[in-house]
Amino acid sequence: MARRSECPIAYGLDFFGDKWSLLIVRDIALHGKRHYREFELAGEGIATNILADRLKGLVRAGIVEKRRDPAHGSRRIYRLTTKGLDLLPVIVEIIVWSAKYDPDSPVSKDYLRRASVDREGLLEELRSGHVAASETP
Amino acid sequence: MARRSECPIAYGLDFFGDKWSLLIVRDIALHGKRHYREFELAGEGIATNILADRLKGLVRAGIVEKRRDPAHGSRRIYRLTTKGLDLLPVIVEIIVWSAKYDPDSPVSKDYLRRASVDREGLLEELRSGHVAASETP
DNA sequence: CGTAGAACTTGCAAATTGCAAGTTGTTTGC
DNA sequence: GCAAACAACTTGCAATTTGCAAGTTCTACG
Repeated sequence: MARRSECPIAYGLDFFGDKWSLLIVRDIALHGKRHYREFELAGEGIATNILADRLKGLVRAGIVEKRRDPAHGSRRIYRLTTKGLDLLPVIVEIIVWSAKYDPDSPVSKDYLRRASVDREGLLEELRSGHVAASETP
Repeated sequence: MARRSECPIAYGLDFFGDKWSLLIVRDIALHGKRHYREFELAGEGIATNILADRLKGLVRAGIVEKRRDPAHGSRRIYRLTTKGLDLLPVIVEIIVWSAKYDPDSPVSKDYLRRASVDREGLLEELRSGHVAASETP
């Protein structure tokens, strides 16, 4: 897929500008999910072929890493790379925006306060424990 | 369109989770564009029916406001509402991410430094002069 | 060896996208 | 004041993408 322009926003959207990719990143980063099955069962009900396609795209983009589960050979483990973890600021800002405008938002006031007052601390906490195996020193 | 889940990220993506909507917001917020024609001619070459559809969606979502141009009655002016301007943090984070990972990124080091060191100042500057007419006091 | 679970793949209908051409409303030029 | 020119869309249709349901493959596990 050739890129559409030089624009950095278009560059990003070419990777995750759809309704599903960032939800997969969310599942890994925020909900600790790692297996195909867990993504399938996530609240939004993604179709299995779309899930496979998006995972393939995220892996190709270097945002997600796929490995064999050492314990169960038939399972695969999906993890965020550093490039994927670096999407956390984007995700947090989407959360902040939605919390402000969604009348039924489930996001707590405390979370929002922290996102504005202790942004770096929040991000650091979200990042912790999420380095992909291939990138560990 | 019924929402997919309670998740704030899914909520946001339901409005701008596609390849074009945020580029329109970018054109207005970062490039000072206001007319249909200007969006059409933007670097990425959006199809005119898709542009009309996305504009309609953004207006319906309350992110963009559409008015008649007082000077030229055949023209319309599109502007960001506060809700749309509040997407700037999301956009800036996408820029920061892309700048880090796009080998051909056109984003300057200075811009990146400012985004991390003087985030609020940068956002305030981007916001200035962009309040939609219907929202001016 | 046979059954089960996990991770996909495939087939096909439905929806969305993209291209090209046409339509409507307004303004400008003579 | 009438015709040509803009600007902002709309429409028709082919191509791509999505979504659903039903398979297939590949390791376990008993």
